[in-house]
Amino acid sequence: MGSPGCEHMGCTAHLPLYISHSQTDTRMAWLDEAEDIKPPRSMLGLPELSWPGVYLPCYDRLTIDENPLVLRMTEAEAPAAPPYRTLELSPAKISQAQDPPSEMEGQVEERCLEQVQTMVVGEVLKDVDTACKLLNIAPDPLDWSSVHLQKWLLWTEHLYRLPQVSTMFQELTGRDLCSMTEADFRQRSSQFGDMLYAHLDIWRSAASMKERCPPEDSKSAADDDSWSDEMCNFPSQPIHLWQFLRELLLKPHYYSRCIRWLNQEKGIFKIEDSAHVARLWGIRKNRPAMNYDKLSRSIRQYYKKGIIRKPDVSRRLVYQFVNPV
DNA sequence: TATAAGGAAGGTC
DNA sequence: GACCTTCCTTATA
Repeated sequence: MGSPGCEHMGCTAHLPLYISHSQTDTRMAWLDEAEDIKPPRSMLGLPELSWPGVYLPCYDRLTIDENPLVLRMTEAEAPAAPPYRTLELSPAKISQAQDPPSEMEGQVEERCLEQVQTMVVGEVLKDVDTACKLLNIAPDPLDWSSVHLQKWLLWTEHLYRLPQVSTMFQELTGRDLCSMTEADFRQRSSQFGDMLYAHLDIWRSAASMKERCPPEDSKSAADDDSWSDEMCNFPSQPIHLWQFLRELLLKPHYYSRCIRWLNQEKGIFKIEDSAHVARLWGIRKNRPAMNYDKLSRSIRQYYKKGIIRKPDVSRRLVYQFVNPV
């Protein structure tokens, strides 16, 4: 996984980037050089905060030095009309912005681009999978009940540190939401409507891609740990708190601001934002009154069971999995 | 004041 | 019965 430390290493300004499929004209993902992938908050009139957005771990591995293509993608166009800049993932379009490459260079670029596209799509699908597991909801928004939709909205609020937006979409099902236009979203939330619309669009695209992909592909794209596999087979099974915590830990680009590994080999982790983690757990379990006091009590129940313990050197908010993976 | 530890009772599956 | 959730008291940093 990528290092969230980049944001502390003086990475300079970066251009958020959407990737869209020419076939569907659907915004697929945000690429963001320095930290996580995020829509341009400044364009939404927001202060610059950490914004997890859609995490594309592949991007961490694609440094500009190693991948001139990525450099060209990030610099391809000046930001277009707000709120989002979109970019067709079409080799032809990329080429237009450059000096005409040789035929060989063009083929190499095309292959690189296909690889990037495959990785991006795979990572988006994985992240949607993870969120589905954490929330216990279906991947396709069309299948969401109003309860599912509220969970998704609450989760999105906390993930992106938005003010309350879920109240503006009460009594709606996923199908209702999908039938709404971007203007409808903006009408309900002038500040965050388009951001939510784009986020929902990603989920819908992921769902339609899942339908098209054979199961083998989906399987290969899934996390390779046993619990994830188990949850894919039995998505409606109740989740245990330790599983939930581990899943958060395995997605550092989304959740490292609230929980992170101190020593993954030893299974030692630290809860950085106790209230946030408790809130996420509360959303997952439909327990609005969940707080860290209660969550920590549940963690302490694991002491006797030998699942979690305090590390040898006890520190506040630091715990250790007895059997790290 | 926040966190840690653990007892006790109750709810849900 | 397992697995929390809720409430509580006491201790500690």
